[in-house]
Amino acid sequence: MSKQMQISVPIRAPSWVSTRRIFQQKLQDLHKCTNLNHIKQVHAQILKQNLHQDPYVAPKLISAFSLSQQMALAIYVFKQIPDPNVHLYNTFIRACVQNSLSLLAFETFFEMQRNGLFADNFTYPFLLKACNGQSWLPLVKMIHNHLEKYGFFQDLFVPNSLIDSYCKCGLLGVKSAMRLFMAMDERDVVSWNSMIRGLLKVGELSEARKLFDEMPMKDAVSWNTILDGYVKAGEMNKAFGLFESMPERNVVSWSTMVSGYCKAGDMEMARMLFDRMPVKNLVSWTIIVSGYAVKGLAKDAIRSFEQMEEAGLKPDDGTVISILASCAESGLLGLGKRVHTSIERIRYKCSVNVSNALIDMYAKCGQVDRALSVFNGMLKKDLVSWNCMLQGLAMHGHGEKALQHFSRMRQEGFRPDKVTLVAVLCACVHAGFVDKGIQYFNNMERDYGIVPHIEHYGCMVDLLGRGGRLTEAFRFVQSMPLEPNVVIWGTLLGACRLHNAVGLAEEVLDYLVKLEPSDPGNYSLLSNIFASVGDWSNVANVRLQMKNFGIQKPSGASSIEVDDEVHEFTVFDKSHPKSDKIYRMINRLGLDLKRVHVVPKVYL
DNA sequence: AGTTCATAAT
Repeated sequence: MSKQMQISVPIRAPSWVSTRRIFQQKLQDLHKCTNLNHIKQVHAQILKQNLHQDPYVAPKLISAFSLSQQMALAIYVFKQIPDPNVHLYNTFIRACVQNSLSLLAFETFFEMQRNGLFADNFTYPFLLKACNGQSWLPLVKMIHNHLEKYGFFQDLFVPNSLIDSYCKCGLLGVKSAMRLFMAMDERDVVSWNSMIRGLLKVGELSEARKLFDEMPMKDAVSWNTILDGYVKAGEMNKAFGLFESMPERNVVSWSTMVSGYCKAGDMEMARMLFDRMPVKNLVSWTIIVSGYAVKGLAKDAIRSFEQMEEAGLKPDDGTVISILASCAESGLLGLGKRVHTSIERIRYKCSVNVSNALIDMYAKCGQVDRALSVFNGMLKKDLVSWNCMLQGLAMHGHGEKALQHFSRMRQEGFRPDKVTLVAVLCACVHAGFVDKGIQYFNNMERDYGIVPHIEHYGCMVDLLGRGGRLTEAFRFVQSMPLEPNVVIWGTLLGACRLHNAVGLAEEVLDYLVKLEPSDPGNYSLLSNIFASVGDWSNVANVRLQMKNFGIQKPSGASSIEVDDEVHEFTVFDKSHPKSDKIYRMINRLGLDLKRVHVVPKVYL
């Protein structure tokens, strides 16, 4: 540096102090801003001014990117900071949790510790949230230890959150929660409620009831929690008794009861309670619409949905997703479309989750093209979107297309999860790509780091079985590292029926009956196998065996939706007013099929 | 920079 140069530069505050003041206004509300373009603009200006490492600026940017679900950019901003302080770490951990990057949240936490920084009372609640839905019992325990060690236990909020997080980790977690709960010298109503909820989650209804009776102070949540316990256990009579004896009933109490009757299939009772509700909210309407939808009562479901809109309620994401899921379950395309148009009227574009629900609904209702058009119209897709679409293609036998979809998905940088691989294997099953499927299965751990789950083994049994490689399938089941379940044996039995493998079928049924002795479906399958090879004496034997066990076969029914009405029919059903015409049509179809040498099989 | 528990849910 020359002497002249030093002299010519006047002494003043570093340039960023003044430019920062200019940004102050812009940054004020940036962390609440959802307009991505605006954030990106500000980001560009900040980079230009070299302010991106400023301890005031960086957290605002990270929060803003996190809120508009741009974690890639948030990570980019965070990584450019050489020595983040605790505040910055907290901001970034919160961003990870908000975007369900739980693993990254913990990695960041450990990095923070390696850098010699201590987590504070802001960090731990975020970390607990990251554990939600992950069943990370050891990590919850670790957080528990830290909180105790550093004396963060003054506020009841801390142990209460711990109880809740513990209870989300299954039976062992609930036990830990109980130990903590017992050791607490002060408890508030939330502590009790959380503990009761936890016990109910692992099916300990009587334990929960004991605790409920012991409670010194019960609020509306306590009553509703235990009420839901009885409802979930299917004990509607006890639930109703409790409901009647409640000191006060709010929307949640009423909705819980309505949902219980819907699940029990008692739509009359559900509707009666629903009509008597003093206040109805979005959740209550969702429950009744879904209730009708799951039962296939398309007309009632659509009417209720319209009533909801007439009442001035606008369905939100939860409502829409829940109703669409019910449509997918029972194939109510009519209601699904109705909901779709309603969303398009209200919103300019759907959220990712809503679009995913739409894809799933269209695919499950057999409308792969519509599913594809929703999928292609999405600006931002997540793993669930790709998985739903993949499943839809696979389910309807578009094996080739599904595998193309799978490779496109990897090209766009998505990491396949276990659901993806089930769909891929399913695609191979339905397209008859036996060897390709075996290859995917054998390499899934190496290529994608996914250890095969029971579902993947099920796909393999289906793949080999349908492909006619029955002995191979049987040997595969016997050599599985996991205990074969009902689905596995059932799949194999189905394959036996497909290929009339009577001997193997009997062997498989032995295993199946051991696991599920009273399931009529198993016997029907075997009886059908005997029937298909003309072994009528054995058909009679199986029927007799069923009778001895007191098992009745429910007649399987098919259904078809015409003009928003679902028609259900069974074998030899003559109950329809136009039954004559229908059977004349069936006979004609049978003749047409014979002409092209297709012989339909008739099962009992 | 932020709080916990109850009804629908991809």
